[in-house]
Amino acid sequence: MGTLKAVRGTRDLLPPETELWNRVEAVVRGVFARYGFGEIRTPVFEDTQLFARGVGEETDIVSKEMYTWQDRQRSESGVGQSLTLRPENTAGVVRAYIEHKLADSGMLQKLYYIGPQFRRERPQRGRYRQFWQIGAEVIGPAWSGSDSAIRDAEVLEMLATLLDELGIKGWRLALNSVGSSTDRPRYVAALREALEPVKAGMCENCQRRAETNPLRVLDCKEPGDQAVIDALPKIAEYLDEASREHFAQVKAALDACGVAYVVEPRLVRGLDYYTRTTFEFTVADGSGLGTQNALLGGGRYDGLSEMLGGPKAPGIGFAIGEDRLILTLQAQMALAADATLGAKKLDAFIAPMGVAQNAAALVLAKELRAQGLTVEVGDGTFRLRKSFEAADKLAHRMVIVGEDEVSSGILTVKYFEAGEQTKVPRSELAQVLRG
RNA sequence: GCGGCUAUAGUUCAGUGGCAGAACGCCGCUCUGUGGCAGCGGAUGUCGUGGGUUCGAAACCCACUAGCCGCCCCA
Repeated sequence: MGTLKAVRGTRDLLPPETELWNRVEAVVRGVFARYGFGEIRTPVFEDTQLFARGVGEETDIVSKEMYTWQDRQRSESGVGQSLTLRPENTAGVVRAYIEHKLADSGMLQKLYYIGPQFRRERPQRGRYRQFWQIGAEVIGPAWSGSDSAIRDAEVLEMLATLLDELGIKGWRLALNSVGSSTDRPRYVAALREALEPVKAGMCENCQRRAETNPLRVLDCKEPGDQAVIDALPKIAEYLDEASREHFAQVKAALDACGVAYVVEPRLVRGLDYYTRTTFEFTVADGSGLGTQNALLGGGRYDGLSEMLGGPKAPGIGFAIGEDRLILTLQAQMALAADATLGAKKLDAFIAPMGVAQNAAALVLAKELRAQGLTVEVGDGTFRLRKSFEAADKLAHRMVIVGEDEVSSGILTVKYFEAGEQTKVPRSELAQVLRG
């Protein structure tokens, strides 16, 4: 073993890429604020039970992708608590909602988060073991209107606006309803029954899915299986009247807002807590994501709070894969030959001539920075030539601080773009550099 | 977790068994307080790691690690 490296599936984010991350997050926070969301920050690790109960024991996430360990034993209880790095953030948000009795306000809660999540999957482009999600949840007691279709439509309209403001091109919204918490098991049972006589003729994957997770069969892309899949029962036929009406209202509101969507009866989502509306935003091939083309996903979870021992509190939420969002932006920027990926140039580079001028140069830098200018300082041991070379890469202008300048208070400013040079009194320097 | 491809300089890559290479970038000099251009010069390095085959391995073999692609699943 030689030098230490970031562990598999994790990565460092360095400048100037982090600047893009910050820009994205600034846009996100702005949009969320306009829609009335406030930020929540929950712990990165939680009691393992939270995810087992919330996300679902049988899901891939819980059954094989969690980073779980036993905490150090406490003196009296004997066994340490089982803890898990959060694989997603909705369960944590709902846990906090219950714990802090937010339902008692009677108000709709609109909460958003930005933070790392952890899943032990095979890493791939756009899929990391520590990855970042930007998510939001709308949750509240039923009388707050949290189960209304207007909330679903509002969230989807916000996402469309957000992607547009971020400059994501070619996104596509896929929409479906998986029915209420009673519709869904009925449908799964019907699927299982319908698959029993025909599954032998399907691909290997589907034969396995027919046993483990019949809903997944609907996702199969194997051409030979499509005829069989088309003949399977449709989820829409298993929705009760209320769910059907709810879905119709969501679609009508989206139509009214001019948000384009495609109803995909086959869109099923992996987490157990989803009810009624489920959705996914994807980008076209060639947007830098390969087959990991889902930018964000989400849905309604009317029973989650109760599953976690809380009050009845319907909700809807989503999670954006921030890594994938950035990857897409980078690919689309490169495609558009957008040259703004590089670091921004500073307002000024200050070049002390000789070590004796170092302190004076640093004082000048301090003054300029205090006035909001971005400034870098050289070193007096540099020859002037070297200062110029460094300055030209970093900044738009260079300020020379030599003996003459310090004693006279008149500084020499070089403008790289114009190739011109002027003398500026120290009192006017900040103003000149700002221009 | 399964399958495939890949790993050489800071970067992008060439190098099919015989001295470790190119381009870009970097550093120095031409040029002592005036950059970009140009000329000349220099350093690029555990050839991913460990083992094996061979007189000799960056190259062939094995294992491991990591990345990418596909599957699974998902953000």
